[in-house]
Amino acid sequence: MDQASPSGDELLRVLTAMASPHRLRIIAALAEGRTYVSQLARQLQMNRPLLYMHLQRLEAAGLVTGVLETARDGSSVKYFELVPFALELTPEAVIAAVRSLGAEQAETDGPAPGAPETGGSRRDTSK
Amino acid sequence: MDQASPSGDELLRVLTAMASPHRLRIIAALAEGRTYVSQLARQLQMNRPLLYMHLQRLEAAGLVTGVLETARDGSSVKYFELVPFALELTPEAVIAAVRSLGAEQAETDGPAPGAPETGGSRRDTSK
DNA sequence: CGGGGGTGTCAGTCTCTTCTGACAGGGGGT
DNA sequence: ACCCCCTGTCAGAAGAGACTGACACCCCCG
Repeated sequence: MDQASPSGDELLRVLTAMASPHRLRIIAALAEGRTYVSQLARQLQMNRPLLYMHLQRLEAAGLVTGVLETARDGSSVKYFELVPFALELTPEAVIAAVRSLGAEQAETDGPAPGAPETGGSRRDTSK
Repeated sequence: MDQASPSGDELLRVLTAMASPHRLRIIAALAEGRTYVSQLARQLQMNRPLLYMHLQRLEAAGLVTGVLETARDGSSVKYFELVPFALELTPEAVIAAVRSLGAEQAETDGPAPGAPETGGSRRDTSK
């Protein structure tokens, strides 16, 4: 179910999601089986609200899924589970991703007609 | 040249390096051929010092390399080149990486005897 | 000699993320 | 009743990162 070539924004979301030691640890912990929030908080020794935030970020990136299971005894427990993923990080993948990156995109090689000075190397032409 | 299984910190550095739209764009631009800083700054329409910072980050992650080439006419131009990379992002890779992550690491499943309360959910036990 | 292009670096903002403590609840055992 | 374990959310402090303008210097061409 993994997307072979995610959109630029998609890839970016996944990357920012993984770019954190805490979140990597969460993924690793979750890879060994599903757990619920408080339990995981104890395992990783981190604040629950904090863990919550990280989990949401991971979920937004589609790396984990959380379901609120209401046990037969009525107590609610939110179990988180790892979504198996496998994406290959290569220059080609990046190129493809950049193509569909949010908002405007700079040309690879263009004169950029109306574009003003980009560099800051001018001594003081205008001033 | 690609390391099959980078250390935790290594992977983390690469991930944080890629987790930026600007840096992705830089990689994409650099994938089409080497360029020097000012040139690239014009292409991507960004400030040179800013681009510089991003390039350094990418270089620190080992994704690009920069060489200061002194042309025959004496002018110095710093060319940046993309280092071909290919790393697979999977739960297993993350597990392996977390194992060798900097500093302390939380156990996957331990009672943590002397560990105090982690969550902040207590109503007001102490107060 | 005055542009014009290039590199390198710095101090300062400014915005986003991370992190904490506290609060709101829901439900169950003793 | 009290105590325990769980979820969900929030305001605000603290920190890291992104970004800017200006400055230092180099060399060549007219």
